[in-house]
Amino acid sequence: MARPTPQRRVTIIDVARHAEVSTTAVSKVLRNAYGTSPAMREKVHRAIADLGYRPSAAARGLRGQTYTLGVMVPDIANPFFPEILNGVTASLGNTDYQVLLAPGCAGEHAEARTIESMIDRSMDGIILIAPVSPRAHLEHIAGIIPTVIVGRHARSTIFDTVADDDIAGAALVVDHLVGLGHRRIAHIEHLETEPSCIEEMPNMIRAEGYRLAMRGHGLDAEIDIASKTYTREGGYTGARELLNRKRLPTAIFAGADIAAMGVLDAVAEAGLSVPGDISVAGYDNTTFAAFSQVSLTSVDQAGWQIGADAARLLLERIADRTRRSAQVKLSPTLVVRNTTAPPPAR
Amino acid sequence: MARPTPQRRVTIIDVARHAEVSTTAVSKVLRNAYGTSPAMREKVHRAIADLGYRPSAAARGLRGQTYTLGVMVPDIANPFFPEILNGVTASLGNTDYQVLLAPGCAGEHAEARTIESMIDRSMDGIILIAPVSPRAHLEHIAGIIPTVIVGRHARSTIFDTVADDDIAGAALVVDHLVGLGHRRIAHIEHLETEPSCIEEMPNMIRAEGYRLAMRGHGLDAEIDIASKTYTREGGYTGARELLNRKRLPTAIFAGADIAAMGVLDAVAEAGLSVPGDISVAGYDNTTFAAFSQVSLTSVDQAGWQIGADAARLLLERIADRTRRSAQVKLSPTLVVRNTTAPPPAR
DNA sequence: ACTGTCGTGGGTAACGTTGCCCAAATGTTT
DNA sequence: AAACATTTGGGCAACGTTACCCACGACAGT
Repeated sequence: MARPTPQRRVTIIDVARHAEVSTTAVSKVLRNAYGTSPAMREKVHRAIADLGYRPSAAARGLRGQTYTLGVMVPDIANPFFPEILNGVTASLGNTDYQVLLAPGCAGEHAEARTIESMIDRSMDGIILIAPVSPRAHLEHIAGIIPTVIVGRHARSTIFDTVADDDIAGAALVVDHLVGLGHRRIAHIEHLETEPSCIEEMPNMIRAEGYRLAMRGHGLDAEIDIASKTYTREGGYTGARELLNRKRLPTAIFAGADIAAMGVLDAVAEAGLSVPGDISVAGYDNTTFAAFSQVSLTSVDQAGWQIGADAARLLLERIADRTRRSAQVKLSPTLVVRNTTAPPPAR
Repeated sequence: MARPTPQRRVTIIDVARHAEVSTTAVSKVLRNAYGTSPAMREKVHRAIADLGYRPSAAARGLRGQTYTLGVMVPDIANPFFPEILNGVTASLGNTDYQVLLAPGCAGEHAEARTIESMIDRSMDGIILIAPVSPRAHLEHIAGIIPTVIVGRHARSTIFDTVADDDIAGAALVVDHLVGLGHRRIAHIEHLETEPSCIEEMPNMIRAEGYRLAMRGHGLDAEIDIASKTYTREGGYTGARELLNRKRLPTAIFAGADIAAMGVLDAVAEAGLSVPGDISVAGYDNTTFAAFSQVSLTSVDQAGWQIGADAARLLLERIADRTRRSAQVKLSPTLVVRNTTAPPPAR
């Protein structure tokens, strides 16, 4: 019977006693701090191994670092985010940092709560993926804790950003469809409710990129946008709306794969074939898109690279909180699959 | 220019001074501890609001609780886990607990590291989803920190478990297919490499359930299993293997939706139609399965309920670490869609 | 009046670690 | 040989919170 043993944790003091050095010495070795001889490091490391010592993050947090990085994801169900996360962990490699994910941030209020809780937990830095808080609030947070913002097209002196060039991404899709002969190309956007940061959000930029690209091809008159959300439901209702137009679009460009899935549902329900009657394109190149049953043409955002860059910038900022801020902008690529083809001959 | 303000954090001492009470009193109010009058609670709450005070989890962790729960997910890319997580957060409702996810646990070694890091961070309790560590190790961990294990069919005196009845789930699929007239029903399993916990892992139990159900229908001779992994790749290679048999199966039951997707890829590549030539069923009823392009027959595990139960049990165990352990077993249901149909007439 | 109980509030010593400073030993320059 | 710089190690006081214990007054039952 496993009786609840008292199980006192091994502390830095135990290690110091066992290695016959001071606790300060052990602490220095742990942090690779200045002032340790190879001989001492060796002794301390042996003692740590002997006793199976592990530092308490709580105690560390009270004085120094916790070696914990937080990543806020807006929606874990979106298959795009795991890729970013893989990039983050890869970039951290064999540093001492541990990544923790904070989930469930629907809306500005929940987001603020989540961020606060990460600060309360003395995290060394945070990566915020597509936050919806106003810019001023983000700057306030970045003043408290090293912060990297992913996805927002913002520029700040105190936080770094990593984002994809959504204007270029939208243009890739439009160019591809126009190249196939399409003219009536509709778009489904995610309508952001918070007005304070509209022009910074990637979804709004994608819609703007769509408009610009359409105009670039002299197709101003064909611009047609359904304002919904980046969800399956949003794609579904958006597509139904577009399919009720007097003149049907020959192609629908959804701002996210997850919405494109809803579009495909609605198109199938309307008895139309893809890509015979109508072409569909998505954005994010999630694992969905690659399945042979779906085979969705989509824009690849290099999520892995985004995550890797974000983590790198965060580590740099933790090391030097006064360094100049950086803005990384990545170029998307188009992955053409089987949901796009020339429009039906009239 | 946002100059880096010193920004000293508001502490419990500031609150005590502002409310003209002792720090002990504030602490008691914060924890809803015994020995506080309504009048004092009122004063303290006002002071907290005035100053915008937030307790430091690090300092708390040194003495008491951190109000942080950890959830270890084996694979964030698997769309089944977000559902569990939603159940967890729902069950936590408006308690003070915050959930943090620890990602990236490929293999026993990485899993052990992840769990250790959660212990180091003084979390109040952890939920481990489908861990691969040996039973003895899990018991050791549960002796250190309140633990709920999800998915393992294990029984312990010190940790609680929540699992689906995978025997019944597999039987649902086999019964359904047999009812349609199938006899040659093949299965794709996830072969666990760690031998120490084989009979506890859900994947192995699903395979066993498949065998039992087949025997129950007198189809011992038709049992055919491809040992791969629960990944798209595993489903793909497994299906190719099964499609090379002298006598083709008329149905393939994959132990997970993600593997079933690979099966569909392989079947399409072989020029066979679903469900005309061959039926396919999955497990988990992920969002994949529901898409109209896929429309996969699958077993629903009630992920939300699993998460909700796990969180409830964890809170109970945190409140009373000596209470008797509980084992929750949930019943799966079958969701029939368009990938299963009667076998082709001979 | 004397004891015991209850409700209310506070004082104090941890918890485990690191930042800051200082001391001794050793090396290097004048 | 003296003065100075560098390396190596340690002492000590925080950091912000809670667990434990004690004090005080009010009130009830002998």
